[in-house]
Amino acid sequence: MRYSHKLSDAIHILAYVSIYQDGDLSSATIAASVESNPALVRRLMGALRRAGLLTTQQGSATPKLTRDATAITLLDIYRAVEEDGNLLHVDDKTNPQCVVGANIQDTLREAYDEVQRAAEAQLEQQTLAQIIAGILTRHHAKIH
Amino acid sequence: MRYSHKLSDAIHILAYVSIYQDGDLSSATIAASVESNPALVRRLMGALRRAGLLTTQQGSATPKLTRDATAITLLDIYRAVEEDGNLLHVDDKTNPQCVVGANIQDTLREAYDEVQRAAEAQLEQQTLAQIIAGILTRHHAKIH
DNA sequence: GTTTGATGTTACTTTATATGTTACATCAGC
DNA sequence: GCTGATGTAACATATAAAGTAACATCAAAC
Repeated sequence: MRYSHKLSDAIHILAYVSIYQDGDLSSATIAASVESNPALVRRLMGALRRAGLLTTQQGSATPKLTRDATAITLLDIYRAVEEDGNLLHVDDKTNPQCVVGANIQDTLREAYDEVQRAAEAQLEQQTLAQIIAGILTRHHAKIH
Repeated sequence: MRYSHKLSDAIHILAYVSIYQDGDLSSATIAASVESNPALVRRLMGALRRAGLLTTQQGSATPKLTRDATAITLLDIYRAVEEDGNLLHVDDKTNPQCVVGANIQDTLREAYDEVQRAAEAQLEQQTLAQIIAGILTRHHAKIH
């Protein structure tokens, strides 16, 4: 399949909503920034809303963060938009008649869990606020 | 796309080669354990050979690990078989005219690098020998 | 209250990547 | 030489992501 950009695009949307909170926040305008399409933006905003990160109102282009960007971690966003949050995947079709095939799945699941935990710990340490700061810092460095 | 099982299958192959080092190591036999097909096994073995983890000989079903399983980490195997080793992917098509679109890519790359480093550190701490031990321990627990 | 333009959601299409399948050149061992 | 193995490539299929289009529903302005 194509590699997923859902996390990147969801962060983009939240950063945009935060930075331009008094500007035009229609899905079409945000889609222009993401270089994507309004339906994708609305789909992702729906997932962010269901995860409690964003409020929206049907008919009105007024999305808002539900809490300060310092209190939204990349892990929150990741879990909101990636339904299969697993970074690595066990092959679940191996031969149960074979010693290796019968026992490797559980063994690998344990091993992959360690990797997943380490990755999620890093995602949890980084906040939307830090991403926004990174964007604005880079922007200011360019214009000065 | 489908989720990749290449890492899982490559570990499976190496574990099989190690455990059954004096048995039948043809790609067809290994494929039966993976419940896959010989061509996939040979493709993965080719990648493992190019990464210096395995020796093979054309015409002869005699693959061997190049070093002890304690000296082969899951990171070695991961890098051998996953050409795009990135766990997270930046959307590289964002609007350069927009403050957010123009600066989010580099910002996210930095953020994702942290996650990647943490995940790779965990992959590096786990060895093929540990996976083999996990497989054999589970097997013995079943038959006793 | 009608018009306009927004979101919410779904169905369908397109694209990209992983895996399966087949074929065949090449080599080892008898 | 014969048999059966690997190495590799071409092609087909499966699956998930993202694009597209349509439309019901709602908000705001008039």
